[in-house]
Amino acid sequence: MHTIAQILTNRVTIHDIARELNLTAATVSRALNNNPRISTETTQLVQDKADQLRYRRDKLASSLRSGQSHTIGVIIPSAQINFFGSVVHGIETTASENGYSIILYQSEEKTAIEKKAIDTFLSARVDGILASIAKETVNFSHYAELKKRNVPLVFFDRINDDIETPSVMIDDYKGAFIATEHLIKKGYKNIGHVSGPLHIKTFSARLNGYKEALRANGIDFDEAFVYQGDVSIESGKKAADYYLSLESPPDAAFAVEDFTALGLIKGLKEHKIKIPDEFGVVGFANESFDEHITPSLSSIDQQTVEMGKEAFNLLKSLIKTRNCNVMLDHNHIVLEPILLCRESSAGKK
Amino acid sequence: MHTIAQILTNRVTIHDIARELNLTAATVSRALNNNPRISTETTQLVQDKADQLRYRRDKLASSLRSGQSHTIGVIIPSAQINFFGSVVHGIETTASENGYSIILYQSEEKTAIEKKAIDTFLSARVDGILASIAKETVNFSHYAELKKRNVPLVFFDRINDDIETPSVMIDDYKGAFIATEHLIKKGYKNIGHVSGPLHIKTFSARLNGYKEALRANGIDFDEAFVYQGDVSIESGKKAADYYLSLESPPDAAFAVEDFTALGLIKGLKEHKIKIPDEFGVVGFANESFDEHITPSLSSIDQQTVEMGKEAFNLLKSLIKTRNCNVMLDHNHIVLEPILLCRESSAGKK
DNA sequence: GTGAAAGCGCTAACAC
DNA sequence: GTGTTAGCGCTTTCAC
Repeated sequence: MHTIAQILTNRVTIHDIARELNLTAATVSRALNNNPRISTETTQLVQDKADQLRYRRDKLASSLRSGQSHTIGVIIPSAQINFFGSVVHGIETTASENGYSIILYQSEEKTAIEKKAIDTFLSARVDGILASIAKETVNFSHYAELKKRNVPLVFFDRINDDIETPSVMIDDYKGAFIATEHLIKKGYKNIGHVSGPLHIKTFSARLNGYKEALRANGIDFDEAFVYQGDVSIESGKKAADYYLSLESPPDAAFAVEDFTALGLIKGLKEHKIKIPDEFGVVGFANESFDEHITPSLSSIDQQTVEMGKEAFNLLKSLIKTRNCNVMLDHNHIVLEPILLCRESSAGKK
Repeated sequence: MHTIAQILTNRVTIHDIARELNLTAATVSRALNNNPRISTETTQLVQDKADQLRYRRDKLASSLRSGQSHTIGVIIPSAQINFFGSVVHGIETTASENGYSIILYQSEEKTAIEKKAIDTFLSARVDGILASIAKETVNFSHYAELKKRNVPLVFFDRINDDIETPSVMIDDYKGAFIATEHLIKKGYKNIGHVSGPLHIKTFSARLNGYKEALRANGIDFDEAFVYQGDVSIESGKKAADYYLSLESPPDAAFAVEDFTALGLIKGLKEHKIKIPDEFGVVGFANESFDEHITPSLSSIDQQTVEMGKEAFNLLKSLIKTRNCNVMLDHNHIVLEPILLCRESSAGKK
C-alpha cells in the first residue's frame, strides 16, 4: 500500500483514491463534493480513503476547472494602521467562516500599487474584491475596469461615487451628531468643533452633524467656534490656543478625530484648563490610546470589525448573484456609530 | 475574433494572442516569460499584443502547470493586534516587492483554526508558510507535517524549539538588559522588575536580561524588587502598591511590557509619586499609546516591520533552496531591540 | 450511480 | 527560434 513517507512526499490525487477503490476519478470527485448522484456507500468509502491517504483537494486545479477560486482580494492602505487591521480582522474572520481565503494587498496610499493589486487579483482569478481607496487616487479607471469585467467589487470606508458599486461605511454625520448632542446633554453650553479638511467628505459630514445637533437642540451656530484644523495632534493644540484666545471661549468641543482631540486635551492642559470640569472633549475613531490617556477620551466607535463583516457579506451576495443581473448595484450599507463615554466628557462642575 | 465564451468571461488567453500573430501558444508563453530563445522582435510583438488585448496571465493555470504558486501563507493570531498588523505590513510589502502574494489567516489563538489554515495553504499550494504560533497550541504535529512534506516554514515572534525550522524573533534578553541599564545610567539606584508568567520564554528571558544588567553594573539582585505580574494594566497597578508598601521601595522599574508599565504609572500617580522625578519606568513593546500618555512611556521597540521583512526573506531563500538540501534548518534571526527614551525615564531629580 | 472523454490555461520536454 | 505534444489535477458534460 502506502508508506507514511510516500503519503507525505508525493501529492495524493483523486486518481490515487480512484485506483485504490476501483473507481474513476470522476466518481471520486463527485463523492468528495457530496454529489447526491453518488451512492452513500461510495461517498463514504471515498471520503474515508481520502482521509486515510491524507488527500487534499488541489485548489488550483479545482478553481481552474470550475472557474470559482473561493478567494477574494482585499486592498487596504496599510496593515499598520489600526483601523484597517481591525477591518481586516472582520473580513478574514467572516471570509474564513464562509470558506473563502483572502489575498491581502497594501496600497500605501499609492494609485500605482492599487493598480498592481488589481492586476494581481485578476491574475489570481479572485471571485471578488474588497477595497478601501488610496488617498492618492483621483482617477478611478482601474476600478471602472473591474465593473466592466463584471468582477464583484465592494468599497469599504473610503468610497467613491463615480464608481457604482456596493459599499460599507460609517455614518459620519450621525456620529458627529451623537457626539455633539452628548456634550450638550452633559451640560456644556458653548460647544466648538475642531474640523478637518472640508473637501474630504468624511470631515464635511462631521461638521454638518455637529451643526445639526446644535440646531436640533436650539443652540445657535457660531462660526467662531469652528476651528479649521488638519487632522493632527498639532492642530488640536492650536485649536486650544485659539479657543482660549476668544473673549468668550467654548466650554466643550467635538474634535473631528482622536488625534485632534488628543492635541486639544494637551493644549488645554497646558493652559491649566480642567477636563472635564471646565471643558468637555469628544473625539472620533476610538483609537487605542483613548482609554489610556488622562483623562480618558470619549469617542465615537467606527465599528471596524462589523464593517469588515458587512463588506464581506455584501461581496458574497454579489458573487452569488453575479450573472443574475440582480440590481444590487446601489446597495450602500451605513453603519451606526457608537458613543463611548469616558472621562473627557463627564460633565461640568 | 473573440469567442462567445471569452466575451462572457472577459478573459484573453495566450491562444488569442497566438492566433492574432500567427504563432503558437507555446511561443507566446515563452515570449511573455522573456525566454531568451525567442527572438527580440517576436517577444516585443507578443508583449505589445498582450498589452493591447489587456491580457493577464492566469495564475491558476500557470501555477498548476509550473508547480510554483508565488503565493505564501501567513498565520497570525489576529490582525486586530497592533503588533501583528505591523509585522504583516512588513511581510506584505516585502513579498509584493518580490512578486509574491500573501494569503492571510488568523488563528484567534486556536489550534483548530491553525490547522485549518495549514490545510487551506496546502490546498492552495502555497510556496511556503510564515507563522506565529497560537497561544493554545501545545501539540505541534501540524507544523511537523509541513516539515515532512518539505513545505518551507518560518516562524516569527512566537517560535517553538520542537520544530526545527528557521525563525525570526526579537532579542528579549537584550531588550531587557538595555532597558534596565538605561534606568541605571539615568541615575536610578534601586531598580525593580514587574514580571510576566515565567513559563513563557519571552518573559523569563526578560527577567534574565534585567538580572544580568544589574550584575554587569555591580548592583545586587534583590528578590523583593521583582513583582510577579500577569501582563495587564491591573498587575502594573498592584506592583505600584506592592513597591510602595516596602520599607525601602525601588526608585525605578522595568516593566515586562507596556500595559504593565501603564498600570504601574497609573498606580504610582495614585500614590502621588512623581514620574520620572521620583520613579523611573521603562516598558517593552512600543505600543501606540506610549507617546500619548502622561508622562510618555519609554519602551523597547520590537522591530515589527523589520521582523516581517526578515521573515519573508528567510522564507524566500528556503523556497529557492528547497531541493538543494542546503542546511538552512538552523537559521535563527534575532533582531536587535531598540530603546526609545521618552519622559518616563528621564532621570531623577 | 458510475464511466468516458474533454478540457480549464498554461508550461515544458522534445522535436527540427 | 518556433512548433508539436502532452499533461498539471480537477470538474463536467454526456453517455448508459
